[in-house]
Amino acid sequence: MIPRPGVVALEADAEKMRLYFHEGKGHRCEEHPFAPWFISEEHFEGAEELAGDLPLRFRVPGADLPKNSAVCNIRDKRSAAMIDSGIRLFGGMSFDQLRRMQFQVEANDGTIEKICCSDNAGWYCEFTGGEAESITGFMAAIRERDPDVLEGYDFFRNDWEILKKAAVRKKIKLLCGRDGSAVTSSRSSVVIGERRLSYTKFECHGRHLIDVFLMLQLHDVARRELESYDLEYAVGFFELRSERKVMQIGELSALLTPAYFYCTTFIPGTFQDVALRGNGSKIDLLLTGAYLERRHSLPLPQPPIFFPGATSKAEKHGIFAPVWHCDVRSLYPSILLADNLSPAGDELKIFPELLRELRRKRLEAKDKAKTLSGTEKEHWNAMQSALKILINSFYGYLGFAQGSFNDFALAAQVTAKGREILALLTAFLGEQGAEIIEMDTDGVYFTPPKGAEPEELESRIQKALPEGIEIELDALFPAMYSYKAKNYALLTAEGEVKLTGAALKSRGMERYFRQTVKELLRLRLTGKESEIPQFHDRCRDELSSHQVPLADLCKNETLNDTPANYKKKLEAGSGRRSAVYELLIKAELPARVGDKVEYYITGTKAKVAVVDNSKLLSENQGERDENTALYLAKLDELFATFSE
DNA sequence: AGCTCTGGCCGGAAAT
DNA sequence: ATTTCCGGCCAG
Repeated sequence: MIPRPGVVALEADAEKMRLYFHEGKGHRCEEHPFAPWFISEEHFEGAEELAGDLPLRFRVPGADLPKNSAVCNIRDKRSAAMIDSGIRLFGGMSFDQLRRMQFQVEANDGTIEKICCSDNAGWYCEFTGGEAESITGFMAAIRERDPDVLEGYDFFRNDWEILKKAAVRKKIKLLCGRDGSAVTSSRSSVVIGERRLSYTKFECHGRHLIDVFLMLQLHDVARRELESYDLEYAVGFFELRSERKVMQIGELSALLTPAYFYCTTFIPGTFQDVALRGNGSKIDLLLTGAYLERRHSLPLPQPPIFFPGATSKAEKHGIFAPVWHCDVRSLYPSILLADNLSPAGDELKIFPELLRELRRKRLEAKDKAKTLSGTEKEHWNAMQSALKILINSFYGYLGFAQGSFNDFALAAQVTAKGREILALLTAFLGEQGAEIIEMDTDGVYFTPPKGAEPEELESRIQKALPEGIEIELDALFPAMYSYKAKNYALLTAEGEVKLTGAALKSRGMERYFRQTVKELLRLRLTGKESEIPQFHDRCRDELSSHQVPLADLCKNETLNDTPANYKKKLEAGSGRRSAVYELLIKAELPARVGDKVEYYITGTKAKVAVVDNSKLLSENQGERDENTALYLAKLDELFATFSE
């Protein structure tokens, strides 16, 4: 194993691998021998037999994958070369040492008018003067500035496509690679929460292409706080300071990509891959990489079997005060580590070893973040948050259909143990005289026993739980409203109302009703219930007199499909009619997966079929044709639901 | 080509 | 008119 710090890119082909390092303002390239391989279940000419008796036990030299034979998930030559050499990217580097260049193509009817570029050294440039001139200027800038990373906003679906077409038209090649090669493209897809987005993946030799638009959506899967994925909206949301769009892209990227940068330092994959691949497949890379480094055979993924998950339940409904919250610190990883559990195929027991190592790394990073300041603090914070996500995905990996080491029985064992621990926790609290209100997976909200002290109660709960399971009585709230499982509102000590759950704060919900629910619950949580009727009347007036902005009455939906595909599904008899798609088709508006669509309901009767009585907000010309009867009925229903 | 998991609530279309 | 089913969104 050769530890090589400072490798900013690695490329591999059928004969060799190339390592790229910074040197002065440019780079230095090293060539090393490399022979590609694949891991197969079947013996092929020249295959090496790996240790152990697991099914994938032949390491076959060659670059061409065989058909009709099970092979290991690692198929990328760069990953293979990293596993062979032990090299990982960005070793010993911090994020700000990365050379990042942003660009944006401005086009009119597909014709390039301008290409704007900037980089993280503060450089800015515009290329104009016709398509060919713009592109050649842009390519020259890439050669001169020699970035490791090219960043853009939705550039896989827009800028790169425009560049590609223009390059064909002008008969020039997009020579952006560090070896002077042209960019390549292929169909790919990325999973963003419950959506799968197909896109054309562009690749550039020796550089990493990062689409900040995708980074933003990935970020929001966990946070769920953005109302739009427009750059303009993101700039406001994150309070970015740059004026120019390209610089905003760079600023946003600096917020969203450091976690992936640090992951790349220990995962055998490129920055571009690490940024877009899911956590399950990243863990798979780590595990299979560790096995192949040791020249050990690999198991095959087992077909999925359903397994039960966590307990979640609202025991009580209504207003409670005060309310405390207690939870188990990283429940699933703790269960895995407490009993040193490993999946069935893991002969070398790498799974628990890796999990323990990543946890150790994370605690170290957290400590460093605490003692340091400025960019160093940010660096270690990004590191620890990247590790947290990965650590939490170990359990999910066990149930991952494509995971080489998946083990559904073990996944079931982990969740069963989790349910047991939560039951112990709630039973103990009950015995102490606490009233359990709401519980979910690893935590519980309860009204404290009479005269209880948080710290003292915390240590007593801790003693009632098994070894290796740490609890935290981490929050005290003046009041709580429990609606249903996974749906509640909390009043914080600072007087803020925090909503949790789709029923209370779904982004699909009309903004006006979201605000109304929050205000209504604020009144209830602060003991101002007598003001509710007044508030209700005021809302009715606002709706009746059309004072509510139309945008606030719109439903918001994110497209998980294209209108064309929706149509196809309907014609094929699968799928059902849906207002958003019908509206888009009727309006002949181009729409892509991930687009957010706003529409409101028209008509005059409170009971109408939405699919035939709605209108896109974008089609509204200022007229007020919303279905006031329906919105009033919705309002009354909302007050009825949340007032008792 | 690539995809972590299950549990839960809601609204609206389709089925009854 | 009522029930069932599904897609969308969210919790952890």
